[in-house]
Amino acid sequence: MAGRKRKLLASAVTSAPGKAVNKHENGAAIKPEASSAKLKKSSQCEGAQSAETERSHYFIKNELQHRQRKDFFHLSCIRLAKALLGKVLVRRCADGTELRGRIVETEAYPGGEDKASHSAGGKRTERNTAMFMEPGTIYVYPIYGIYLCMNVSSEGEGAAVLLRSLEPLQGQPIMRQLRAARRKEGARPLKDKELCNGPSKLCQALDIPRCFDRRDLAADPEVWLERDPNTNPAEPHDIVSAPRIGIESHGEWATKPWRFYLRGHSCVSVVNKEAERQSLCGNEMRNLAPSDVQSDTGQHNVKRT
DNA sequence: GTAGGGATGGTCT
DNA sequence: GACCATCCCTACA
Repeated sequence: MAGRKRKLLASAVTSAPGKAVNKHENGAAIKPEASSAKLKKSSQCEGAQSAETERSHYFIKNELQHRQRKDFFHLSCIRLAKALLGKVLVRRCADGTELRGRIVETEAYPGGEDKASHSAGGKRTERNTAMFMEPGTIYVYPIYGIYLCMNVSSEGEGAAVLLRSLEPLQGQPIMRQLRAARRKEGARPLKDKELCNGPSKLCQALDIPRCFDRRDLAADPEVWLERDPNTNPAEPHDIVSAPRIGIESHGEWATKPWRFYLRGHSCVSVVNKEAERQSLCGNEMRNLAPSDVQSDTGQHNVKRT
């Protein structure tokens, strides 16, 4: 910690007066030029909106019939993690602009014995209260000081699903602008697939602030989930289950295959080729004997006779 | 494209 | 004071 504080002091000293950072509304530091860009956001949103008017009308017209209601979230953690794949996360900005992204990667954190869960051992704190609330409750928490992650609570005490990656569907220019606010000036422009391919990236791109914590995803006017009318629900053989990311220090729990993603999708944050090979093998087996593989824990328990 | 290293500050013990 | 469900940049193949 002392070493880190020295770094902080050094960076503060080397920062030119004009380089003072501001605070983004989600608590993240942003550069002044990015801040001014943010101020221009509403007018740019209007431009983007007019360019997408036809599509937005389509979405608005279909919102009521496609929005996922409360009962959708009443699933076990692992089932919800899989069910969320292919669904569309919608963020309505203050000016009415809607940002949309299809969920392509999730992680299940069932709580209880799972030591990698914030709610491990039934531990309940001010931070993780949302994990113990009604299924469908949003859990937003800060990580590494400057980033946010978004989860959705499920059935089960202290259980939640982390949203890891989205495929941008609508509002990419605004997403790119929001993401650019945290990057170096002059950095190469982000490709569409790079806008939301990480848990904190998607929070930045969809402008998900910390204050969304404990909101109801089934009833909130600013953020909700939709069924994608243009695609069929993800088929089981399209889903890869792999160990979760960033929890290597949690022993056996780090090996649980509770990360789920759509096979071959370019927006997935980390591809696990070994898990893909194994799940492909498992699915081939399932075609022969469906009951032999893929338990509710997401593990592909191929019977070896 | 990918691996490695640095940066960041809230949360918990 | 240690840990952390991450990200970005740079260097290199």
